Formats: sequence, C-alpha cells, structure tokens
Amino acid sequence: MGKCMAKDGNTSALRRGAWSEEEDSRLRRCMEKYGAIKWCDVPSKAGLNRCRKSCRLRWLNYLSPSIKRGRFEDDEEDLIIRLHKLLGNRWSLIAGRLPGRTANDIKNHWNTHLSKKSTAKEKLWNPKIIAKGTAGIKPREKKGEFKIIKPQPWTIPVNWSWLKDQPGHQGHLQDKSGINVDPLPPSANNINVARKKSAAVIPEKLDDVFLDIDGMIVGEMQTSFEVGNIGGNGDGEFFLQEDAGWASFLLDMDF
DNA sequence: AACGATCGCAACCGCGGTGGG
DNA sequence: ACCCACCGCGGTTGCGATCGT
Repeated sequence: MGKCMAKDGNTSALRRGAWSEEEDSRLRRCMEKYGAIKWCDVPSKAGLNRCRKSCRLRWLNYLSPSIKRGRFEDDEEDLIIRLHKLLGNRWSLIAGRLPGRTANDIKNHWNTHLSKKSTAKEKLWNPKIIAKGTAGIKPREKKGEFKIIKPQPWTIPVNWSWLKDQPGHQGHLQDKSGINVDPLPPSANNINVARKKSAAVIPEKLDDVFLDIDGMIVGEMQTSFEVGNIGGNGDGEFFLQEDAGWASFLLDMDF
C-alpha cells in the first residue's frame, strides 16, 4: 500500500492500518481539548504517529460523537436509494441528509446492499432522457431503451411543453416561503439541467428559488421528476418514459 | 473440523478544489 | 498568475468475521 500521500509530504515512518484503543483515546482527547484545529496539527497535538489524513478519517468516520452506528433503518435505506437516484455517487451530499451517518458508511452500505436492491427496482422502470445533441436517437422510437445520460448538461427551453402545458401536471418555481413565482421569470431563457457538483453554478439572484413539480419541492440545487410526470419537449429533445421511478438532475438557471 | 467463498466495514489512495503567500 | 499545502471526496483495497460445503 502505499504511502499516506506523497503529495502531502513525507510518510515513511508513519503508522498505518487499524487503530488501537490507545490511539483512539489520544485522538479523542485531542479533539475534545482543541476542538476544530487544522488536521495537520492533530498528529503532533495528539501524540500520534499517524498522518493527518488518517486522523481525520478516523475521527470523521468512527470516533466523532455525532456518528450514529448500527443497522440502517428501512426509511434510511429508502432515502438513500432515492437520494442516490437524485445525486449519484455523491456520498457526502447524501450523508448530509442522513443525520449521524457518514459518507463512508453510506457508500459501504450502498455497495454491499443497496446497489443490488436498487438495480432490481430499476428493472421495473426505465427512465430515459435524451440530451440535446445525442445524435441519431429519436425518443419515441427508442421508447423503453433509454438510460439517464450523465453528466452532460442539458438545456431545456423555458417554453418546454411540459413546463407550460403538460396535461394534468404542473411545473413551477417557488421561493423559499413556498410562494409560487409562476410564470417562469421572463428573463430566463433556458433551464440548464445538469449533474453539477457545485452550488456556485446557480446565479445568486436565483439562490432562493426552488423548483416544484407536482407539489414536490425537492430543494434549491436539485430537482427530481417522477418519471411519468414528464412528457417530451416540443422538439422531441427530452423525454421520459411513463413508468414508476425517479429521474433526477441538478438545476441550474441560465439567464 | 477444515477450508474456501463471501460479506461488511475500516482504512488507504489519489485526485480535484480552495485559499494563502 | 502561479505555486503549494491543505482539505474533502469518491473509488478501491485489505482483512477479520461469517457462511456454506
């Protein structure tokens, strides 16, 4: 195995592998005593012959008092599956929605249990989105064979038929207080739908805008469409198969 | 009882992002 | 503008525990 980060400095004599009780209690005492300090200071202050990353990992994934241990409840699993559809493998974001669970826990749990569960479910539905520029694919012709395309950014015209007149469905924007701001701001030329990592892609002026679809407010950076709620756009560029399940995106407004 | 296969989780690795100098 | 140290993340690995034959 390697070294603890060539990039982060010399590693040679640093201890690796499983943590002893003594090391745990040293780290715990250090964190209790100094609180939030730079991780690079932790090994020396704690008297540990470990690299800072090892200390950080041990604290964040195991020793921190905020960590909830034990088996995952059904509702937690359900939430993870939904969030994973929404966010992909962004474990830290998912963990942010599950108090007490660490990204590592969730990732491990996903890889050992939920990925199979989810795959089984996924066979029951078949979300499909055809991104602009996806050459040669005609949504309706390919019905039933689509997959979510990621992480390409996609542009949906604001006059996208689903947004304005999809029968039986409504898509509209709300501010944080839940007040509708329909119709879409006239200055909005496009809604870019992308799997982007950073909130910074959202212009500040839209910081307080949520997308609400059929009454489901899903958050300031992301939205999800219950598959079946979405029709095609006027140009045939976007499409979702009508079926059960979720398709998901992060939302970015392009003015 | 022995042994290989599988599981579950802790820990490590390497990369990208960020901020300070 | 550039460099560098640090942080945080997701992917991967290692290994003890458990299961199945």
